[in-house]
Amino acid sequence: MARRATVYDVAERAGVSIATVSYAFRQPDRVRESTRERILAAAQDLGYVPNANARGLARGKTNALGLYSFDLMLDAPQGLSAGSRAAGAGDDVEVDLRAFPLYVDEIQRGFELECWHRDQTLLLSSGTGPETSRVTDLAGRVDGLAVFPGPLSDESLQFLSRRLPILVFSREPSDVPLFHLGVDNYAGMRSLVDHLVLVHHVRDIMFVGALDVPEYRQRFEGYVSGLAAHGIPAPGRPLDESDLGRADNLASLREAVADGALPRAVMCASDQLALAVLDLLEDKGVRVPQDVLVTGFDGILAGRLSAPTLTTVRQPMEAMGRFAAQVLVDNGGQRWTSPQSRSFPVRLVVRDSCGCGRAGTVGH
Amino acid sequence: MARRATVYDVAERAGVSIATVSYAFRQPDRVRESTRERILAAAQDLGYVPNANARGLARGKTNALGLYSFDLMLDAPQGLSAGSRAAGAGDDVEVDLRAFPLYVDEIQRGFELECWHRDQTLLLSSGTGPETSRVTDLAGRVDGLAVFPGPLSDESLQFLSRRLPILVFSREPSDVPLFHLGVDNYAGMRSLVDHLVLVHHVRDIMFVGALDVPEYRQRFEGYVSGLAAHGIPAPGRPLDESDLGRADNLASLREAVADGALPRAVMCASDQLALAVLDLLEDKGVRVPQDVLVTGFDGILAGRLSAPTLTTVRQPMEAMGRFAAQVLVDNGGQRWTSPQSRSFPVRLVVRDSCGCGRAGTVGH
DNA sequence: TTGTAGGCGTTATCAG
DNA sequence: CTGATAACGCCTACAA
Repeated sequence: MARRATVYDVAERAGVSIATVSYAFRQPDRVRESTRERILAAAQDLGYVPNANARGLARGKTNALGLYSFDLMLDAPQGLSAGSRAAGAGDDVEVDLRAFPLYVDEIQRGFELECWHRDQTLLLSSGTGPETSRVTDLAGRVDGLAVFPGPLSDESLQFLSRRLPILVFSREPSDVPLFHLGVDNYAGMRSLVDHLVLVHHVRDIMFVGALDVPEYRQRFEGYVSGLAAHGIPAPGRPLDESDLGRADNLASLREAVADGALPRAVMCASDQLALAVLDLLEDKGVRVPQDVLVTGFDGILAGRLSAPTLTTVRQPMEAMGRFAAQVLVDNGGQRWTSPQSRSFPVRLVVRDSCGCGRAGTVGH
Repeated sequence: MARRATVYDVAERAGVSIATVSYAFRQPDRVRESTRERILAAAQDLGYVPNANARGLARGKTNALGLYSFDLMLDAPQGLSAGSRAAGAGDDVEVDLRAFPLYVDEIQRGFELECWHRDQTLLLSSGTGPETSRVTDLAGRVDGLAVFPGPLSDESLQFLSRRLPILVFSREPSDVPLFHLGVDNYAGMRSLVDHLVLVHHVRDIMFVGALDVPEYRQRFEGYVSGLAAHGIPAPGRPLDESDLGRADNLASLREAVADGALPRAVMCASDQLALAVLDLLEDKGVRVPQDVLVTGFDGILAGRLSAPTLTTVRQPMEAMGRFAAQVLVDNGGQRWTSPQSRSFPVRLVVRDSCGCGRAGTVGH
């Protein structure tokens, strides 16, 4: 079977040089019309498709952006991967809310949209741990890279940032020349606390979430200072430091339930965590919001559909995804020389899990 | 700011030739340990990240697969794109079921999973119409390409198939050397018809869907032959030939409603169409399933959450996505010389919209 | 074990 | 308007 057609083949068939073939495609009006037509015809006959990688090599830019994320489901056993996310499980299985677009997905959607508008090819890749081979591969193919930090070490990102512009979602500013794109976790959490305290007159509030995730730590700090602002002594540590995907999932919380040591309200570091908490409480026969109030953070879709619906703080995820792609494109492959950052505002979304019944949105 | 580090830089710093640098990365044990360490150290110091595109050029394969799909929302106005898919709209807006993973998304998920397992980078791109520039660009970057045919012309696909292996989802076999991956639309539709006729004793059944979509046409044919098998005269044409995203959306159906000319049952060419039909009927005050039965096709998640839940035929979407990536990888960049095809089985999923109440799954 | 050199498919510079 | 020709960054026989 014939080799793939290249500029050489087209040039030969059209009786011109390879340079002219290239021009015919990239700068059409620099070529005489008759010549151009001859070339295009030859290309058509030969089934010529330009090799975009060679092009990238020659031009020094690929016109592509990468998005690297984490996906705990990747190496999960069949059933989990299929059932949890894509609803592949049997129809008799209860619908798992986590099958809906998650935080990452909503940002990704925005990223995709912007790539489309800016005519960038999108390369997707993901990993499950701190291993670095996949993200490095990605970095070697694109002009700019957006990353959900997760388990990736700072060193890894720093290393890659020497090669191309890198934007990280949701990470606290550092001295590494990355673009840090996040939200005001602190203010978001405080608005939630204010709501619980002022509207629901609750003062016995605990936090659930791991502190080794920078975002979560900021939220914890917002929680602490929020309580303080109301003269409430703040617990020095979360009630439970679980994070999704960990083995000891919500063990401490489970214990608190067993001991009848639940606070009046539980503020979770993320919506996904909050949904897990709702599941757990329901499972234990604890009623939300009657027995305990629960809040989340992020504003993912699933929180609108849970029972009860989830009071939370919403991040403008699609806008953030778009912004990320924009920044990367605008930077045209040039890495940053100093750390950049941008914070998006969040807004309080009051639903049922805090005891508000069918209330509307409260601006903030 | 310094240029990106290349093999040359690393070689110089380590005092070796570029070949040795390459070996150190690709065939480590072909290089003496001390040399290798020196090279790796130099690479580390310089922030060297291999250029995967150059690599692909040199090796003749990129280790990447492409997935091209359609996305009507891409060029939709802001609000639509955000609201309909990513739930970016205000919280007071009713949740749009179409915000959940669609047919395409569920297949994509499978494709992603398999890419991950086979260590392939995934390139994503999409378009809104028959324009060919984006898919061509994609084709110029990868070793294999999976495509949702949609508005792409046969000629376009045929052309691209001269360069690399191409797999199309859901398209009827042709004489073009593509891999056709689909499901047994015919049998699926017949099982639905059988259910309506034998279980619900309905004989006045109409079809809704465009016939210029090959998949839909096959489903229509299954519908016709299904009726015939029960001695029911089959209408020569659908009640409505709308397809999603068209201007005249469901105009004929709307008319039928106005004229009181609705049949006892409406079989839709796809779940998404069926959901639109449910919306329309509800809007007009027509009750489902009391006044009219409705069925879909595909088995997307949203059909489990609609009111009423949707009776349909489910395709093994994730499995199909995985299979697609497998086939493409296994073919190692070699295009097919003759048309290939593979059909996946479907299964009847009985829910409420056909009048079955809270029934379980009926195997088939 | 390591170096030399040619090639992968395009683009871009510089003549003509 | 068109043609040589040198990059682009890496891989890989083939030699040494």
